[in-house]
Amino acid sequence: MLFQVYQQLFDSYGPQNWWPAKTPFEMMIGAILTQNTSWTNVEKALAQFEIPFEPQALLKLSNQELIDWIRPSGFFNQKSERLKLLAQWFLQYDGDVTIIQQHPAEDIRKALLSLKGVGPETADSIMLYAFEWPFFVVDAYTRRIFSRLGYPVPKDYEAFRLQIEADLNRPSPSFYNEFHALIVYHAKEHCTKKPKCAFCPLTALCQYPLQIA
DNA sequence: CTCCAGGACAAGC
DNA sequence: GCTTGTCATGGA
Repeated sequence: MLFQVYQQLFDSYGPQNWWPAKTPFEMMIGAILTQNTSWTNVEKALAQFEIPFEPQALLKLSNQELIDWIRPSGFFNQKSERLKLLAQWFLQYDGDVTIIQQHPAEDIRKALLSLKGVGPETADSIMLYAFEWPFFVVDAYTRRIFSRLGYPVPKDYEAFRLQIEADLNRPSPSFYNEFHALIVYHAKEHCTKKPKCAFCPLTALCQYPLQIA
């Protein structure tokens, strides 16, 4: 059933080319900045950076300078701290994804989760989009879309993720990459909080429009 | 004006 | 254990 959803979304919207970032560390910055924040505001923040998107460069900034650059993305006090913690952690691996990839994925995930400000969604998005490991990223959009489809949605993040991954049984990173990106696009396009069910490509699979009539 | 956006955390029960 | 308040900006 989930793979059908994926197929329908891909046929409707096409490849999404995620994550929109020039370096792995820019992706990680975006993952922090987009926490409970619209991507347009994150783009405004990223556009103000006058340094390369690398951990060494970010750590050289004063707190005030970093805060001023990320201000449009909101929560700038906590996010500036979180960015520096993440940069320090990444530097332990020389800011090099190929070194990260030599470690067991579960170890790296636990390390990410131990950082203040990195919860399960942020960790998994980094695991997938920066390190290219096959983790399904659960977000609020996933919960909304899947529950409207009638798919069981556990409250617990980890239980939900593992259920989806077991259900899909399709462990390629590029698949998870595309699926999550399509979910985000679809949530903005049709499956908004106030649903726009007219012409929704998932109508045949979704029980939500049936409930309206 | 209110509500929302690609969450995480700590305090309170 | 689970629920609630907090963090902040910009756009609809």
